[in-house]
Amino acid sequence: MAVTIRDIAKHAKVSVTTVSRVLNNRPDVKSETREKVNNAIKEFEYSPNIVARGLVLKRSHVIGFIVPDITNPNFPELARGIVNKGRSYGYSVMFYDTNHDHKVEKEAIRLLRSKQVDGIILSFNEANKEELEKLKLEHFPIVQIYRKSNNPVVSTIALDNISSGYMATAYLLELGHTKIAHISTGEGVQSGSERLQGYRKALADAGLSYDENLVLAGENDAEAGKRCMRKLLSFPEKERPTAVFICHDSMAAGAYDAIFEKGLAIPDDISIIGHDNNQIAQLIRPKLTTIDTFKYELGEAGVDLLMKEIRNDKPLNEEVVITPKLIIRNSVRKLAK
Amino acid sequence: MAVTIRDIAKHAKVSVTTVSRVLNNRPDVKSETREKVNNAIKEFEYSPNIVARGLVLKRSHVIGFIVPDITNPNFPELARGIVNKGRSYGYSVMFYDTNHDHKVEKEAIRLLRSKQVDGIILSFNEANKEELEKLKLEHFPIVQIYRKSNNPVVSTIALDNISSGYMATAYLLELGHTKIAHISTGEGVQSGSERLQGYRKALADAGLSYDENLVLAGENDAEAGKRCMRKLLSFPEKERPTAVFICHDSMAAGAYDAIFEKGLAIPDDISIIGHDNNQIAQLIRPKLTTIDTFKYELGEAGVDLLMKEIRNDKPLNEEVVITPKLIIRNSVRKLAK
DNA sequence: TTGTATGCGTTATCAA
DNA sequence: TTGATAACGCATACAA
Repeated sequence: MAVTIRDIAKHAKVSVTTVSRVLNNRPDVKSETREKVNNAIKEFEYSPNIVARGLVLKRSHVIGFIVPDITNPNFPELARGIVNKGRSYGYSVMFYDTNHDHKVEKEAIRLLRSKQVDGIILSFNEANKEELEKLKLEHFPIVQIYRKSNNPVVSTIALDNISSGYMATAYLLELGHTKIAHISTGEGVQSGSERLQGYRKALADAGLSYDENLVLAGENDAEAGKRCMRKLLSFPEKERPTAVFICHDSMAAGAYDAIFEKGLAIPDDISIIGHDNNQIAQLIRPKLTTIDTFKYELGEAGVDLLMKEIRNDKPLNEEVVITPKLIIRNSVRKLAK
Repeated sequence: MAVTIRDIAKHAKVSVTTVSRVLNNRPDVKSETREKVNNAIKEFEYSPNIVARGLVLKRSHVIGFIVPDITNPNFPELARGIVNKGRSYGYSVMFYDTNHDHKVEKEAIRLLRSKQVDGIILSFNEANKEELEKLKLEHFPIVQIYRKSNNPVVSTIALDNISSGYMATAYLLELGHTKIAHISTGEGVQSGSERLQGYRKALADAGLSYDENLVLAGENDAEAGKRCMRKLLSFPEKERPTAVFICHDSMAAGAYDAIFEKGLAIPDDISIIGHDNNQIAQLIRPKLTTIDTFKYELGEAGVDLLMKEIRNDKPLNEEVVITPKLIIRNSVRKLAK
């Protein structure tokens, strides 16, 4: 049987109230009795039941974290950021992987709430908006990750995907490329749609017209990247792009494949820039020039924001936007004039 | 203010006991009153406070999960297996990433216990044995992952690393290779040491002698793989291995690099077999022949075992061993006689 | 079939 | 500076 505050009180010959006082470092306790109590605590290796404490304090010091798929290479670092930052606030994190299933998302929220988490950090692919609205109505602290929005339903930590799309494309333009294709995840995925916007904006700012034939879309995986790249390479050589901005590193890896099977070289024949700076970006050859998205920092910022939400009694609806960064490696070349 | 069992009782004009009864699907309640209660529950969208319930039941329905580094590509899938299987048991999982820090491991255990988790699944690099012994003395349910041992301190889910090392080496032997090198993580890392054992055993069974010059060790990362492979390639051509079994896919990716920079081809000049079947194994070119380690299933099995531990009042000290599987891709060639 | 009273381990209120 | 008591939200022994 676990030792409780009562056992400590008994053996220190004081009341439970007093034990509670020293547990919470209250000043109003004589140093002798404090010592007595601390000795008993040490002797019994007593550690307070935080669950019981939470029951009376109405604060569990647990946050929920929901992702659609932790094997997506962007999430593990995010998770680390959340866990470590959470720990610095004295918070633990309860974790759910929903496998992109809306029903499971809903269930995860219900479960986490009945487990009395103080707030939830979540990343839903397509905003499960009704759920969020409901949570918001109840003033339940929520932070959503990766959902930049002009009219956010809840507080949000987002990457500036328009900037990153712009940045990637501008870099290619800078090096003399003008026929720049884009492999996207399509308009249906918010991040993809935003990166596409950035791409278009960069082209426009350079005075180039937008050619929809140069924009292909597929799932976020290597296979789709390969398929799209094959299509681009099937164009007559004159119409073939000299550079491609690809929405995700994993798709870029697939694109590499299509390029190599055609007997072409990167970046000599075609330049590639990815997005996300995942581990593979450094493992494929040539190393992939890409955009870093500060996943760890995003997780940390998410916790910071959630803590603000928890401390506030009204929803803040803040939006923290993180600026991505270009990582230059070896997959892009300067185009001769 | 959250709605409680008392609110429901009041509005259904019954006692809290009755509400509790319908909440727990007890048979001894008239169907009319059951309906009354259920209506009130629906009306208020009431969901019981599982924390309070746990306080009286002495069961939180939460398990802890501690890993040294979730960005290690083996862990996300493991985590998924644990979360999903846990959910099927009605369990949530509280997650810690310790960044390989023993102090943090210790703190994580303390924190999880004071949060009243019913058991912990953990993966420590070097068994933090004192901690485990202590937990065991208290009969606290623990399952350790990846620590195969003849004399396990606690219940364990392990990969049969000796088999996998054997399997990888035997495959190379089968294809005619006799000068087979091994890039390892060294004796200090248990899994590495075991895979090395398997390697040696396979050589011995084939009547080949062990050449310690062909066994190099480094950290589990691409850089180390590259460094070790460079060393192997610096041997006079006659002494150069025709095949290398590499302890981790990530190291293999680095090894690829060293091979390409020498102007050699895989598998034409040198065959490579990896270990783990991580995502990169399919993204690098040629696709890496490797050993699958059933990470998701390992996670599931870990939960199954932990549930058994939780239901039992005495530690079971069981060991579940999962057999790895060879995944043939394109990085190994058959050697002409 | 239903309700009253008690307790789970803790903190807060109030009085001493 | 200390302690008795109630309360947090729930489940259960026991009584009715």
